[in-house]
Amino acid sequence: MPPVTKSMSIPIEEDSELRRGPWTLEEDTLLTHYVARYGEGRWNMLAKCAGLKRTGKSCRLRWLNYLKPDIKRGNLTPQEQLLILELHSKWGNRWSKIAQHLPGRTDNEIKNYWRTRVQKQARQLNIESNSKRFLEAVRCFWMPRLLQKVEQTSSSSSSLKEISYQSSVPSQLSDCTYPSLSTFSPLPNKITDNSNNSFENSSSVTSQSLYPTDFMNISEQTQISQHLTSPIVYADPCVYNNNQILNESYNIDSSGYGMEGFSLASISAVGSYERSPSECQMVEGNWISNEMTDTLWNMDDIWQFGELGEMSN
DNA sequence: AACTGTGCCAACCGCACTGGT
DNA sequence: TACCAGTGCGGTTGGCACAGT
Repeated sequence: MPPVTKSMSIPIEEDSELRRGPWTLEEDTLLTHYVARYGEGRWNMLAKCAGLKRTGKSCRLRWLNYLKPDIKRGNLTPQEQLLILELHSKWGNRWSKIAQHLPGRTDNEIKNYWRTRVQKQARQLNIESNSKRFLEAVRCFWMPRLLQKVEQTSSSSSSLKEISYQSSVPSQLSDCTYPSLSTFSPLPNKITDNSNNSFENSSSVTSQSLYPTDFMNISEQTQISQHLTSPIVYADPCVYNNNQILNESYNIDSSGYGMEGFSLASISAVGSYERSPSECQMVEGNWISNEMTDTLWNMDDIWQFGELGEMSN
């Protein structure tokens, strides 16, 4: 049974007797009981019959976002984050549609993730989150790192393999080979002993206290900055991790992240993938500043607590 | 210890859509 | 066809938890 609410305050009573605010355990129990007995739908009727002083909409929302048995808790996995980035590039803010491809995740959760994590990065870069520049940043920095995490976790976490993704996008990556990411040295992290923590119970720990923030040294950042600020950016392969060079192969277009061929099936098969360096060119030229690369290299949100624990083992 | 700023997320709101009458 | 209730969806907000000072 999920926790009822973080709030201990008494929900506000409306003049019309309709309750608002956080749900109580009694309300949750009542709603769960009635949905189990009568099924979903007819929410207004259900609210009345159950004696819930809530609107039908409120009942539906509570059920779909919190009480439904198959709701998955905890941080989004790298696979899920990748899929969100991919699908958002295709469909935009179609949260419910995106959520359909992430079993157990709600549109609300995905929407919150996008607003709190992804858009935060855009703000820090002073660019629009839906601009081409930001898309390029995501494509060349964020997603490769996610890919690295995916490979690490796919080889060490069986729970990740249980997820059945249904990306409708035909994979183009099968034509490519990736340099094995497993040869990359693990990123140092500040966590020395959290091996007792699992994915499932990691939600109680904030990312801020656990994500590494300074895993790159000055020379590495300088190297990347020099690379990124050179003319005709990305005529060379993108610098990817520490002193490694990654040959990415996302095709750039104006409609998204160039991830049309990026399905979870291909993600799970990361390990042999290469691309032509010319395919990773910045359309708009020299736009990534040192400040931007620093910010992007601090996209620590992608590091999951549970995986860090594994990495420290 | 107290205060402040920030991140996060559950819940609400308004609008659009759909199906029944 | 028009109206209405129910439902779905995306945007927004309130407030708790936590980190930093």
